[in-house]
Amino acid sequence: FWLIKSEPADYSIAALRVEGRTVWDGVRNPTARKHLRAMQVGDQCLFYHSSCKQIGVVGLATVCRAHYADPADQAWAVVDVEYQDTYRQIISLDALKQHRDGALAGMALFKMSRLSVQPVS
DNA sequence: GCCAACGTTGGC
DNA sequence: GCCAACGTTGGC
Repeated sequence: FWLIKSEPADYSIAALRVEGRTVWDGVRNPTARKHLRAMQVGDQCLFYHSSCKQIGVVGLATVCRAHYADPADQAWAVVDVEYQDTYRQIISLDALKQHRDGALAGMALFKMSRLSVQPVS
């Protein structure tokens, strides 16, 4: 599993639902790029809304095309993701934090909060 | 190679 | 709007 972040004002799970699939572009962080390059077709991605009123995991997407060079800048990578599901209730950051010292100890979201593409075990 | 300055992310 | 975290830049 992976966790991919987006500001819903920029691109939301609702937008992905309408589009069906999209190019996950604009990632400009070397660590995030490393994760994009490790993604395999079929991998599941928790879709996370950041910088908004309801922060948290709002749904699920899957990788439908493995990484390739970002057409806008060859130095960076993109993948294509496909809409899977919108959760009836979001898994809020607050709820996730309740397991910070338990089941979710070591989750990248807590250690590297700014990382926009991260692995989830 | 170090580190100060600065920019961005993202929660609050 | 503030600020902590952290990545990048550039002088030395």
